Amino acid sequence: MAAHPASTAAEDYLERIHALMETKGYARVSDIAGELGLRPPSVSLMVQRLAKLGYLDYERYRGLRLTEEGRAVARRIQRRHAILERFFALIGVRRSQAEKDIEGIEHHLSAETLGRLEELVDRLNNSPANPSKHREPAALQPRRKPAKLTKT
Amino acid sequence: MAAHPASTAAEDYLERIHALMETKGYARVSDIAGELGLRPPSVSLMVQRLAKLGYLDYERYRGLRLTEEGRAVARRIQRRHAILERFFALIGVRRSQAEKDIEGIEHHLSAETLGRLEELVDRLNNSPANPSKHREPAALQPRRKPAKLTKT
DNA sequence: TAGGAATGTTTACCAACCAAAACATTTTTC
DNA sequence: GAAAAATGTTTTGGTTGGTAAACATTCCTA
Repeated sequence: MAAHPASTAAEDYLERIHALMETKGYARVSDIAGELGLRPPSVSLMVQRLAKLGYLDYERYRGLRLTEEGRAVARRIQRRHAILERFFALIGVRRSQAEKDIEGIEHHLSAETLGRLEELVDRLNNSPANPSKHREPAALQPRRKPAKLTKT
Repeated sequence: MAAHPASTAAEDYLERIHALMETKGYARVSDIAGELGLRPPSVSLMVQRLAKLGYLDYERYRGLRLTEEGRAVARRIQRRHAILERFFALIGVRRSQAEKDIEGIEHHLSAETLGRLEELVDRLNNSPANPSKHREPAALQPRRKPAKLTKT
């Protein structure tokens, strides 16, 4: 049970590291820095902190890898992110703006709220009450999997 | 368009100060500290920072008052907050939890997203988009008379 | 394989915010 | 109109998380 949610910054790192691992198979310090718009020294320090917290295995100069716990946390974060993406698409926020907003809020939403959001998305997607006066239908959005979001 | 606010912390201060002004007619350092769960020294420093930024008039030991710009920013913040409260209530998040979540996310939502949220709330509520404003009666006089700023 | 290029790390520092303790001022009370 | 109480401010210091510059290591290539 990953009791430690870590800071919002730490969550950003874990999220990106996990994404990099999935798409490229590895995550170098400079990759992470590039993704987050930060400088290598910042990443180096945070990586060491995350290692100390048990979220990843780290060897000086040699790279890093998420631990099982780190992966679990990252998956939870990405699930959250996916719910928010679906919600923002549903209500018609432009994708570029949605990304910015989501980045800001994703670390501050409780499980309860996320559950309600998910219900809402599902409900509105299954009802024709979706007004088509707005562009950006949800169908345009995901290059991601439509997300069934099974537990764990 | 005032060159947008300051930090998220600054927005919290402005929001509470404005609310105190409305309900009590004044906002002392200790009042603000109490509302925000902070200590007076923190408030004292931030108040000076906000004064320097032009959001309020401040006189050492004598009190503070929002400037027109400060009031404008605070109103925007509170309107945001109100939209979020209605939205969270609508989707069924318990009020206590909603407050916590809103506190976390309110500083990170764009005008676009807030507009969409407002539309959604109105649509699902099947009610017009104008909240009837009624002011709370100010009561609870302070044991200490609130200092007045020397003119403007 | 030597040495420069690329990458990673350490060091030293900065900025925002918060708080405890010490100090200052104002208000209240006797 | 003191003295005491309440309130406000400054000083000092901690935490987090960022950067530039200097340093270290690894990679790569001539």
